[in-house]
Amino acid sequence: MTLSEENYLKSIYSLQREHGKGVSTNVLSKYLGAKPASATEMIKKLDEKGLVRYQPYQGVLLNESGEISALKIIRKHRLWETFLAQKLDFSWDEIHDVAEQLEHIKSDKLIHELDRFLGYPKHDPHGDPIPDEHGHVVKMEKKRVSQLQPGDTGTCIGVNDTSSSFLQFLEQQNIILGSVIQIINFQDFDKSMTVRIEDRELILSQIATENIYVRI
Amino acid sequence: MTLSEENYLKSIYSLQREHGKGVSTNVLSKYLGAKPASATEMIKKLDEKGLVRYQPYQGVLLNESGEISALKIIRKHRLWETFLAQKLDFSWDEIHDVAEQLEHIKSDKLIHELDRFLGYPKHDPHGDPIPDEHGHVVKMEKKRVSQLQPGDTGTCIGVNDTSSSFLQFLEQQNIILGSVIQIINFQDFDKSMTVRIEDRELILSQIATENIYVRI
DNA sequence: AATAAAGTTTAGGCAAACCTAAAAAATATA
DNA sequence: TATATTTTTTAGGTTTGCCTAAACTTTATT
Repeated sequence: MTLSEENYLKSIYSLQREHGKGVSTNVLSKYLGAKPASATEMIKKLDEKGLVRYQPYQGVLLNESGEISALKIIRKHRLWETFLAQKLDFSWDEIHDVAEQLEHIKSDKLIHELDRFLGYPKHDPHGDPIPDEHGHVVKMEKKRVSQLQPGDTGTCIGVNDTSSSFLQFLEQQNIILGSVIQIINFQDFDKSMTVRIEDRELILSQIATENIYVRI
Repeated sequence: MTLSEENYLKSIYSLQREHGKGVSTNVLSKYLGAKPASATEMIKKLDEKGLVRYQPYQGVLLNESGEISALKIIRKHRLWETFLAQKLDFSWDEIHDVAEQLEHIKSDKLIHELDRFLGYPKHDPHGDPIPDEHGHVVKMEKKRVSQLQPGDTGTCIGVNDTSSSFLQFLEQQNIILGSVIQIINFQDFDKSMTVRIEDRELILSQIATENIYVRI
């Protein structure tokens, strides 16, 4: 499988999860920073290879072998992220770009030994679960902060947006994995929330609350 | 720099070291498993970029910026080899192919942190020196076993051929880094050598003696 | 229902790296 | 030195993954 094919599979997997239905070429291409025409082309190729199901104008869906492939790449990505954070002291926002490259290295032994070296971690530094060798993932009951009510409390277990500007923001605010977040109140006019984290209160915008995941 | 450009630079560096003069397109292409025409093309491109000096029919030579680039790739390769051997328990012959992929990952921070994590190693698992951040290497006084005389003794510090068949052979014979090799005698008809390693004697073919490096 | 807007696909190109086959240059041999 | 051999280059293709522009579908609006 080529680097580009791997990136498409991974993107289709994420978008399918996020929106719950077939992924349009428009959405897919935007996500990957390419043009819709390019996405159409690649999707056709993946369909011929039996990795996705595709009908013109109807969007793409991964089929079983495509999903397993996607999960194997995601497994590699998350193990490398764990390595970078745990062993090489990378900060939250520096991890992503490098893991994006490392996930394409081809070697079963490498990933198996890396897993052992890291002590068989269950979650990556963003709180996302690491699939096993066969592509199985434990689905977590996670909610966005935006879905909580005033009075609710949750433990930060991950983020949706992994852009470095967002991750830097979290670092500045000292919001890390495991931070306990309590909702104080909710502003209707701009959908922002006042929350308590550790011993201080701050206001999170709608965009922020939609991009932070918590376990309740 | 593309992956292919990096591989050409690295190859030119090695061949230049080995033969001491300009590298012909023929030799270069054979080394890389490509056709001579492809080498000609790439060399022209590298020349235009100012990384090598090239005149048709005269072979290629790295110029300064090309050599620095090559050494940076070699630094990455050797640091990754060290990581694989030291931390992930890869055996000598399994290392090369994976390091060949890892050396192309682009991130200054990554390689800097990896170096720190490994404790700033001076040599890779094959005994080759690891260039510093600026591309400086300590040149070692090393000889091939084939250059020794009966009675001479050397300490194994590396190999030339890194094919897995050769490395597997060494593993079978229990020849490792640090093994002390003493020359017992030399057969003129086939240029093989009888050597003592630890407490046992064995016969090494000419090909084997030419591919094992020792420090005296 | 007709038209406008948005989304998707097709057609034709481009760059990078490779290839083969033929031409050209350099080197070796008679 | 002339010829044969080897090496190198040139010319013209191929594949992958991207692009733009135009054509075509689908969906939304009037």
